[in-house]
Amino acid sequence: MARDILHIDMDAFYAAIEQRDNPQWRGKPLVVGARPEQRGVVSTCSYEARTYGIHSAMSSVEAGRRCPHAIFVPPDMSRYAAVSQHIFTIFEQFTPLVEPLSIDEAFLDITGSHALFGDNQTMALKIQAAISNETGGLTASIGIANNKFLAKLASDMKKPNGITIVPYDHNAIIQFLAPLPIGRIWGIGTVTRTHLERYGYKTIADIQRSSVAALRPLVGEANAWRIYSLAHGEDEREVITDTSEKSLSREHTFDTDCADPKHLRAMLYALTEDVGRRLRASKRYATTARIKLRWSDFKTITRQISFDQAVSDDFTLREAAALLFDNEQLIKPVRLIGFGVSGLTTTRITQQLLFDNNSDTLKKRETLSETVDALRQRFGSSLIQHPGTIPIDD
DNA sequence: TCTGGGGTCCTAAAGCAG
DNA sequence: TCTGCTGCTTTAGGACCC
Repeated sequence: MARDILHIDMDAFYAAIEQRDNPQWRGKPLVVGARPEQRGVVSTCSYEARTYGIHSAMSSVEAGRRCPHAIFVPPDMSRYAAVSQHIFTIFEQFTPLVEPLSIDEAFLDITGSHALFGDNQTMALKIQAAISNETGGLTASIGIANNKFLAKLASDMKKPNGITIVPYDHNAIIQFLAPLPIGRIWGIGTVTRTHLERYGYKTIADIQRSSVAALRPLVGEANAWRIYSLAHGEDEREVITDTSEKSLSREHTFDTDCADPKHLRAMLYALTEDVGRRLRASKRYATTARIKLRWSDFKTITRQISFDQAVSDDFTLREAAALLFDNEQLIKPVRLIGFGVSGLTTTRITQQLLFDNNSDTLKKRETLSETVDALRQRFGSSLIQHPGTIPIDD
């Protein structure tokens, strides 16, 4: 059945909000991200900054080199999240079928909304107008197609503030896709693109002429099917409204690499507490804990452990983090350390116990952790700390 | 040269059980 | 009892996305 899918992508979202709220920055090259003398990358930049060749994910050092007079501001995620929430309520006025893809983009299935709001083009214009009116002039680019892949591709074609409609006719879709580079296919990043290019695949037309059997040895079974289908404009994925997270994590990159086990452990505990607090705030439990270490040479390792019982208290998470950390030889200075949990559930699944924690102990630990959360919320997070913990902003 | 942070998903290898 | 096979689950790594 033919569907009408919109992909809505806010234009230079963080930078646009900063320019809206700080009129003195309008019309100037603005970079949201790490400062040019810090380790870090560009999160978003204004269109003025893009004329200097600055783009997302570029290291801030490089951005500073390309435009020394650019304004650098750190991201203010809570402010962007509030704007994002507002925009999503606008989307929901047009259809209940909204799938958030990130803080600033979403898929909307508007197949059933035309009687109320008009045809595809009319609806896109109405949504753009509503966003602009209600957010003080922020703009969005919209792609319209009969599936998610094509809609997302289209939203990127006329930026900023554009609307692009992909034809619904199969032959027209094939021709629309044919000249595009293979990297435009969802899931083909630098590694896969370079690999495929070595075998002569440069444009989507090259994949259209190929076969699943030919792609399989290059990219594996699942990828071969997906890439071949997408290259033919076929994408059956539904717009999914329930997108609850499957994992939670927090990581920290040191300004200079750290070889001091005491300091590393203290940072790990701080990260663990942050994850624990978010876990409890969302009223969920985790069955797996994981640490991540990135050495000075950028090589990254992860180590994980599963619990016999889904947990959410700081004590158990800390024990797990410590166990995983102590098992590792610190062979090189550490650039980044992280902690995360997965296997999230809304109920505590009771099975056999790994640590010698019985259910009573666990319950007490949870209650204590929740009490600490409440006190911290009221009096500030620095007031109550586990011994050996340091603030994350070291 | 320089490469953040917070996620998802896939794959290969290892461990385990029948 | 040992070995091989098979299939499932867990773990670790890595590609990718915004």
